[in-house]
Amino acid sequence: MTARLVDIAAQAGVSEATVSRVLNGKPGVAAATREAVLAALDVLGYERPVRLRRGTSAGLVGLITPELDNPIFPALAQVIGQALTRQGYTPVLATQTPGGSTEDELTEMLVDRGVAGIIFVSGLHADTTADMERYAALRAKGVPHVLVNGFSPKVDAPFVSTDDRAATQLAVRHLASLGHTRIGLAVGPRRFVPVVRKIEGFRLGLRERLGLSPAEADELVQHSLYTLEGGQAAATALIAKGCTGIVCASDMMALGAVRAAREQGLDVPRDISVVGFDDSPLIAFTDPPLTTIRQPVQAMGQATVRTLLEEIGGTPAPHSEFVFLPELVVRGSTASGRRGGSAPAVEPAS
Amino acid sequence: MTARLVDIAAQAGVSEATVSRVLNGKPGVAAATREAVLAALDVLGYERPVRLRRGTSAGLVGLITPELDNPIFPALAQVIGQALTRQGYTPVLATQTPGGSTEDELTEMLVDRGVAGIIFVSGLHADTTADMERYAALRAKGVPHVLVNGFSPKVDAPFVSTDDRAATQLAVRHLASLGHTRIGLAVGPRRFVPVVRKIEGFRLGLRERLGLSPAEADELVQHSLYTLEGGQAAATALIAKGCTGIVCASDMMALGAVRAAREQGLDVPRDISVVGFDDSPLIAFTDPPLTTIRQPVQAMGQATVRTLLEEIGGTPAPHSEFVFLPELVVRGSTASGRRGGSAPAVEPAS
DNA sequence: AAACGTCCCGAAAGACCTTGCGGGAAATTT
DNA sequence: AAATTTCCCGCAAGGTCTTTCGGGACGTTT
Repeated sequence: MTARLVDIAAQAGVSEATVSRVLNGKPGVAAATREAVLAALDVLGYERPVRLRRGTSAGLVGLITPELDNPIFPALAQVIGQALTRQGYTPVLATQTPGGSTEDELTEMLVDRGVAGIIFVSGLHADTTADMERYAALRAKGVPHVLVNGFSPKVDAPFVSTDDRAATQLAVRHLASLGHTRIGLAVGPRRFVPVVRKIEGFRLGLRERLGLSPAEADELVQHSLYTLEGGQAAATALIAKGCTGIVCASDMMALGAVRAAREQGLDVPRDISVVGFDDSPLIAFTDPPLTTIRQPVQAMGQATVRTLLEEIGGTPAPHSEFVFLPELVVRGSTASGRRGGSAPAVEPAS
Repeated sequence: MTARLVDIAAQAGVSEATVSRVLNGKPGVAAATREAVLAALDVLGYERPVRLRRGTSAGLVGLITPELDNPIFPALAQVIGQALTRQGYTPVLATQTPGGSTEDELTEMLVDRGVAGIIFVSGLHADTTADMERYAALRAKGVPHVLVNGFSPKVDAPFVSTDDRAATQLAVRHLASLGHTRIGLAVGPRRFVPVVRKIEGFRLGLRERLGLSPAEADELVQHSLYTLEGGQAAATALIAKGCTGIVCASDMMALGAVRAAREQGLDVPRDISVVGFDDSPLIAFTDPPLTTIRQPVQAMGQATVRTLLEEIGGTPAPHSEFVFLPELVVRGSTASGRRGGSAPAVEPAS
């Protein structure tokens, strides 16, 4: 038994017409009367129609991320959420879960719920083996979207990314300047765009500083998972190959690398230098404080929102990739490498 | 120019009445006809009412958290999200933003979007000064909800909380066993339920181990913000009062406390022992590795989801508070306190 | 094969909301 | 203080959606 306009009118002591005007935000109602009607509304528990709310919230924007375990994702979500809120939009975060919601399901759900736009962070657009038709379909449905940290020429949408090539190049240069001559790269599966880009930057750096060929560089690339354990495994392999400097594709992996080194009785940074990627929150407080490549999260988040809003507003910027330059943050996990280039004499712990 | 029922009826080749029935999920429409109407709906861009969303997922569940900066919230969100996914529900995370979305706005948005239930984490139910009517209203609307880490006897809903009393008591016992005789507590604003509970546990611990009166204990409580900077400020004050052991209400605050100690040239744990709260991810990797009180996030998340599902399913458990016992995780930020109880002789760094 | 029942859908009436118009009160001007 | 203007609000005539009712199509039973 839902309340009707008549009931509200009676409660507020006005006519039906006035109530209707208030509910639709029409002019011609005195502020006091409007207040009275709104009060009566709440008294009777009347559900305000969406139109009335349009003033307060311009709409919903979906944000799809792969997980929340890596602190970079909550950090980005926070920045993007704040930027959206400032523009009057309400952010809704949907996280993929292994064995559960896929990106497509979440997208469909958000579209069904009438979102004004969607932001994909490290989604299937970053997977070179994925079908990019889904984004074309989304576009056909008229749902604006922006893709973060990934790229595919097949997709007609704006991209926002960190310059992964520059990132690894920066890391390699840093380690080389410290005297490291054997530098390894620990990254995720090869099918991801940021991974191949990081490898490119890695090759560039090794060629530039150590004169290694791409093939020689590839010997020093270890693929693994983006997790702590993944970093640990990759680092163990790289250390076995004699690396004294390890560049990791995420801070989580870097922590895993530190653990791997310690497990073998090696000290970071004395014996092994580790460079992370992301500069996640809290990462400055680790032991040792992690040297890492900072993604400009703030700038990227704001650019993403601005771009999406332009898409929504119908004044789309050119659909290119906005590339953000990362920054090397030197802290305590990197130090002078042993000269001479020989692998440290270690007997594995276990 | 919004599409009318007539238009849709024309597009679908049926009568207005049938369209109305479809839109309201009324019976008496053949499946094929229903499909046709829905198709016509999409063609004309008519926004479907939430009620008849495509039913691949059992439904949406909203999750409202205050922020994402403190890693405990993403961690909880991850656990709850996974548990929901396993049950066929889709989690949607909505985060409050300062100056933006309030809890009420987010709640309303989620209800409008037709969520099957809502989980509030550290929301207004934890604020003793907040009006609890909102939860009664939600209940009246038939939206099941579960409230995490907070409590109010005025609210008729299930609660899931960490035992804050036990937590601080545990921390105080630990520090006292290490020989600390001057122990401080750094917590958030007094109006929050977990804060008053932590203070109660703190008093209990100080009375039990050091024979202090509640009034004496209150002297050693410092209110601040839940952030790193808040912890730093509170710890600075507590150190000035001669405390050698500091119990913090979050890991972020504990990191702030460590920073405060170092700023004054003190070493953690040699001069000052710090105990955190949450056992957030990554916190084991800090320098020093933080001794902390672990919230049983996994168990709480699962219990929360189970309880919510029972509410949704119509077989509500008794609306009491499910209290989870926290666990002391001893790592490297606590050590023997100096005997004698005198404040350390320090000259402040700056 | 006829009779019956069930299911679906449209016509039309009714319920509900919106809006153009005019009256009247308060504020402002003369 | 009267005249004028402005602003609000209710009346009532629309417009839009919902629901009741009856008829027709199809399948089932006898």
